[in-house]
Amino acid sequence: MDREKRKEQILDCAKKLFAEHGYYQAQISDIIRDANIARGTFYRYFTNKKDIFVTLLENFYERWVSEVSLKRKMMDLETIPPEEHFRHRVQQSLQFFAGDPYLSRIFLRMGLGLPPDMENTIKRLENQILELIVKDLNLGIKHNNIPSDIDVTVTANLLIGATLRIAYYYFAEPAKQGGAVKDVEAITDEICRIVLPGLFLKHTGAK
Amino acid sequence: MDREKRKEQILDCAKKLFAEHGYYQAQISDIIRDANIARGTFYRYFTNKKDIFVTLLENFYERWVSEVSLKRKMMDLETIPPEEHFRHRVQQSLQFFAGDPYLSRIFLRMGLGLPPDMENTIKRLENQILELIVKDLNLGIKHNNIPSDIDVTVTANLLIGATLRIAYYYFAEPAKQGGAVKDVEAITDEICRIVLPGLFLKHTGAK
Amino acid sequence: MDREKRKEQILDCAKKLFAEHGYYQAQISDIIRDANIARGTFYRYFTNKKDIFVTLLENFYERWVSEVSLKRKMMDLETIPPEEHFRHRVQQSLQFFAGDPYLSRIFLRMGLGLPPDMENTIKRLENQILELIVKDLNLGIKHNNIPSDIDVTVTANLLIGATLRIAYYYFAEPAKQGGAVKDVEAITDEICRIVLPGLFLKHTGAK
Amino acid sequence: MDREKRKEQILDCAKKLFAEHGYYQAQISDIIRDANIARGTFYRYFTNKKDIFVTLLENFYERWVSEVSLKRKMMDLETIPPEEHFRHRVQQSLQFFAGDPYLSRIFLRMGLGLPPDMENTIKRLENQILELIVKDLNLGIKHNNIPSDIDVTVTANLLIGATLRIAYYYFAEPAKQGGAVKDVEAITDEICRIVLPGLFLKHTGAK
DNA sequence: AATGAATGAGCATTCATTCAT
DNA sequence: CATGAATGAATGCTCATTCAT
Repeated sequence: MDREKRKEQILDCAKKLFAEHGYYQAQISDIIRDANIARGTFYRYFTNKKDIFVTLLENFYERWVSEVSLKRKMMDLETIPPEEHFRHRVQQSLQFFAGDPYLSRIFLRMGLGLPPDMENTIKRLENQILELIVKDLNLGIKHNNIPSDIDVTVTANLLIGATLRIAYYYFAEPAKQGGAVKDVEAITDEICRIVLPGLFLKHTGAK
Repeated sequence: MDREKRKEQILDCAKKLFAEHGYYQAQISDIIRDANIARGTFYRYFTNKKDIFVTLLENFYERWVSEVSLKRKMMDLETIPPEEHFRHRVQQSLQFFAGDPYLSRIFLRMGLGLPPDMENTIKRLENQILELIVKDLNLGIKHNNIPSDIDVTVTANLLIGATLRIAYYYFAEPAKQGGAVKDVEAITDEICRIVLPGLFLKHTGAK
Repeated sequence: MDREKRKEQILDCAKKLFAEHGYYQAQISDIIRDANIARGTFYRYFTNKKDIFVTLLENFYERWVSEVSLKRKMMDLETIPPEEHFRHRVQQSLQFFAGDPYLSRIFLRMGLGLPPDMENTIKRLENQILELIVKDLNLGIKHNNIPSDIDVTVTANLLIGATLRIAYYYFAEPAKQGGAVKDVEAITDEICRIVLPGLFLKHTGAK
Repeated sequence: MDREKRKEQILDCAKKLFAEHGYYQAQISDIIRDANIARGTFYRYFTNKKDIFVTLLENFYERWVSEVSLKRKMMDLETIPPEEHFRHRVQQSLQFFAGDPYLSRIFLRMGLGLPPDMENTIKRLENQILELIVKDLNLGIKHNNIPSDIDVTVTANLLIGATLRIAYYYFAEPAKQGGAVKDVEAITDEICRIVLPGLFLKHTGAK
């Protein structure tokens, strides 16, 4: 268990450094300095640089799956109004990114030219996010809440792009320009206000 | 003029490689191999690696200014309906990114940890895009087309995030998953369909 | 302590190479080959090429201060005849250069165009040597052993030039032309023979 | 003849640059920039970098032969008192170096590690100077003006070292510390004052 | 387990020289 | 003769990884 703790500590230092300097510019030397361990010790916990980066990404991925993806399934579409359902998801996503700004930064500003493993992990997460939203949209269509002739892929990308961008802008940038960090709640409201009218069909009183 | 041509050729090769492998992984050796020039020749045209990358970025920046930013000002808000105005801008932006997939890829997947000059160039372009949209939104509010209580910064980021993401997804990814490359026109319609209703006030018949 | 030993060994190899080929022509590749270490190992001990060269120079400088400059102060001008005093200094200087021919060679044939740090270290040593001699001459003048109307700067330069040249000729040149390496003692005698009569006032019997 | 002029001009620029930055740090690029000629033009006048440097050195060498070495032979040892003879030589040498500070600087601060040709040219000049002085000293001994038991090589090196050092100090250093540039005449007097008494035998009244 | 000295492939950059125009 | 674009061998330095202690 002590070993696990140490590993966590190294991961934390690495996360911070990767978030600040990116994969190539964050060096093993920096990590072991910040983690206060010897060079060789690092390699007792991670096989190589790629490994620690992928570990970080996988953690992020798993957390996303459990905190956003799985939770969403639990929500009962039957009882909750669809707009409220949508709202919850946006809020959950923003909350997730706000919860770990360093990892968000790493994920949201992933550069080109990373080793294939990493690219794959990222692609995997991105695709899963995309698919989840597409599934949601299709569900909305099936339930007659969303018009059946929208392009779900474009729409899903629109929603993802908007959400990630806002998450990056408000939670992952080091020096925030707009003064105080915005409230997740308030941002969620704003997003819904713009997107909901075009996305959901108006429910006429009598159903 | 011949010199200009050669420089262009080197830039083209570099662009492709940066788009594929990113800044750090695209090596001078690759560039000179692809451009079929000697090592020293490269340094006759660019002072260093950073220089060629920044040049690429600046080109992109200038083209954006002239092709999107400037053109937008010319549109007459008085005669064109505001929704149509918005539609044009989205279309222009998508068209711009579609026009140079390589550069778009470089720009849209810019990694962390780049030399400060580059970060600045990127930040500059991003901020200018943001400001332009904010200005547009404020104009819409002033003209009573957009509700005055929206958060313009959140909304602008939403629009940028959505547009860039879609541009990246459809035009800058090397292996397209969804089959044929989508039509700019069609995507524009889709975006407008989702966003317009929530963004613009309904004009009641009697004005 | 082992680390110190290794550093010393690298310095020794570098000294030899710098003495033979000068700063620019002695390459890191040569040093690591002669020192039988890997490229990276060199940079564990010295931050760069300049560093190892300056280290060599500083060593030389410090040794000169302790072996020649400080020792000289200890000599009692009251009890020792001034000519004898002068003789000691010449001998000490020659001994110093003879003691480390490689470093002497580096120091005595320092080329133009070296990085400023090095130039400064050299200038510092040269000036200190000059000042020490000027001080000595002034002391001789005060004690009425040296005529008060000599130009101390010209004289000091004359003595330095003569000494360094002879040191270089007899101790620092790789292929000795004149057969056997001369004895420090004998050379000292010769120098004194030429210079003393013109430098020191004749002490008439009754003082 | 125009060609000769152009060559001279290039040599002048190169001389200045070599004097300032040394052989390795003075680049062809600098020379052609200062000489205001094209890259290729340089190579029409000199086969390579070494060539122009050696040319400079050879010029210096030849000038020394004609201005110092040859002139000295013409002086009649029979009619001129030996001390006066010595004085002339010192003055001539100083004058020579004072006459071309740039070249003096190049010659007097020649670094280690130069291509063999150059080393040879330098050695040749140095040896010739040495030999000339040795010959002079031997002549003095033969004429009974100089004690026969001095070590001519040590003495010659002493004289050369002293003279070159003073020449460098007063004429070849860019920023002179001691205020105004000293007069050749005055320096000569000073040197003679120190060295003559020990070098020359006292001529007793009756010869 | 922990350490940190040693490693060496790899990279950006320089600069004297060539040669087609 | 003059030009200057092109060349590429050579060099200093970096940094992820290994391994003996």
